[in-house]
Amino acid sequence: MSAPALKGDHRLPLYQRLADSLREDLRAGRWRPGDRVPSENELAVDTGLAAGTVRQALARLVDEGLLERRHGKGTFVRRPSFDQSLFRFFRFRSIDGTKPVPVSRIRACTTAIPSRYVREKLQMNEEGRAITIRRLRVIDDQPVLSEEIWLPEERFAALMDLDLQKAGDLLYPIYDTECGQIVASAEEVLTVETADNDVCQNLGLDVAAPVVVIERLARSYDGTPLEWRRSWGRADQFSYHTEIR
Amino acid sequence: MSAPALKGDHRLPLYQRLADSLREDLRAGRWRPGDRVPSENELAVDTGLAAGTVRQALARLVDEGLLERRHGKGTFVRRPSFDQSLFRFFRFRSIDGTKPVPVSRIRACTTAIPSRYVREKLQMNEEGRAITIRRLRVIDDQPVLSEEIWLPEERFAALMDLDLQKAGDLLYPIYDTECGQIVASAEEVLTVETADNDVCQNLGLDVAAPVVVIERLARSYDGTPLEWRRSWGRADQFSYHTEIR
DNA sequence: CAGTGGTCTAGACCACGAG
DNA sequence: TCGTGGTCTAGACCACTGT
Repeated sequence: MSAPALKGDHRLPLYQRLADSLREDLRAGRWRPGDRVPSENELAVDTGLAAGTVRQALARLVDEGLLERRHGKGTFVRRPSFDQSLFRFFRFRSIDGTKPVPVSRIRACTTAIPSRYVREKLQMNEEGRAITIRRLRVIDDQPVLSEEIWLPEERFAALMDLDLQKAGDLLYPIYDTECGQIVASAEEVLTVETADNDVCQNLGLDVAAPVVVIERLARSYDGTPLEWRRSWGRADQFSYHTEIR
Repeated sequence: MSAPALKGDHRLPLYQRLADSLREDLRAGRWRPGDRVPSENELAVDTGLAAGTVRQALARLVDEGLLERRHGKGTFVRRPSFDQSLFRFFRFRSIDGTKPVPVSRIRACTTAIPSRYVREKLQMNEEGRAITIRRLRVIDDQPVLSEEIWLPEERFAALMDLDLQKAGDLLYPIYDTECGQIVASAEEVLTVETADNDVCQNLGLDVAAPVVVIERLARSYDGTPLEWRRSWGRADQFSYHTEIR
C-alpha cells in the first residue's frame, strides 16, 4: 500500500534493506556494543513493515554476529570478544588448569613507516605513518604468543600519549575508549613456519621449531581496516577443530 | 485444532519435530544425495502444518548442510563433497595452475586390529576387526598428502574383494556404491608435528620438517562413525582462512 | 503484570526454471 | 503456463524476564 520509508535499491527485499539500514546505524554508532536495539514491535511500527519482515531482518544480523537475541529481554548489539579467538586455535592452559588470561607484556611502541604489504592491508596511502606495537602474551610467566601490531596513526594517535604497560592486557577496549575505534570483525589467515632466531628467543623455542603464524586484519562496522597484526605461537600448542557437512 | 501427525516430544516446536522427522528419513535412506525432497506445499499438506512452519523446518536442515534449495526447482539432498575439504586447508596447485585433482596411490589395504584409540573413535568393541588403507595423494607426480585410513570390517567387508588400485581416486563414492555406506558429515582436528622418517620419505621432505596432521572422523546421517583417517601434508603448503565476528 | 522474543497460521503475490 | 521456492502481511497465542 504505502511506500515503505526505507532507503536503498527498491528491487531488494524489504528485510534486506532494513538489515542494511540497521547495519548502517550500527556503524554510525547509534547504538554501542551491549546496548539494546528497538524491539521487533517498535521497528515494525517505525518502518511500517510487518513484524515477520522485521524479524527476518534481525535474524540476518544475528547470523552475521552483529546482534544477539535474549528471550524476554530484547535484541542487543553483540560485544565481540576476539581475545578468546586465540583459544580457538591454541590449547593454552594455566597451571591450575583454569581459564587462561594471557598477560600483555609490551616490548615496544613507536611510530614507523609500514612496509608496502602492511600499508596495502590497512589501505593507507604512501605518506601515511603508522603506530607499531611489539608485545608478548604471557601465561604463568610462560610466553605463549609473540605479536607485531600495526595501526594507522591518523586514527590511533591517542595511543602514543598513553602508558600501555599499565593499560591492561586487551587492546581492543583501549582502541574503543581512547581512540573511539570499535573493532567489529576480522579476517585471519593461519600458516606454519619454522621459527627464526627472534621468535625462538621470544617464545623460548629451539631453532627451527615449527610455529603457527596468525595474520589478522581487524575492521570496523563499515569494513574500514583498523589494525593489522601478526602473531607467532608454538605449533605444539596448536589444535584446530572443525565440522564438515 | 487437529493433532499434527508428527512423532517426538510434543513440547518441542513443530518445525523442529518436522526437521527431526526429515533427518530421520534421510538417515533411513528415503532419499539419496541429489534427490529432490517433497516440495514445501506437499510437506505442508502431508503434515497438516502451515507452509511457513514447513519452511522453517527446511531452513534448519539447509543450515545444517543436509539440504539445498534451488529456486524454481525444488529442495534437494545435498551431495557432500569432502575431497574439496583438503583445499580449505592446503593451497595445492597443479603445474598448469588449474584445479588440482589429487590422484590416489594405494600402498596397502589389509585387515588388522585397530589401536585402542582408533577403536574408540570408531566405537568398535574389542573383538571387532578393521580394514586399514595406506595411500598417497599425488598431484602431477608430486606426493602432497599421506593417509592412513581405518574402517570397521563389518560394514566395509566388500572393499576387500575389490581392486582399489583401479577403483578411482575418491573413496567415499566407493563406500557408497560397494558398501552402501553414505558419509554425511565429519569432524576434523588439525595439529602440527615434525615429520618422522616415514612421513619424510612419503612426502619427500627433509627430516624434522613441519607437517600438518588432519585427523578426520566421518559419520553417517545418524551419527554412526564410519571411517577414521589421519592425513599428513607438508606445512609449507598449509594455509587456513577464517572470519571472526 | 506488561513487554519482549518465539512459534504458528492462512493467504497473497513475486521470481525463477523448465516444458 | 505451471510448479517451485522467496517475500510479505496480519494477526493469534506461547514462553521468558523483570516489576
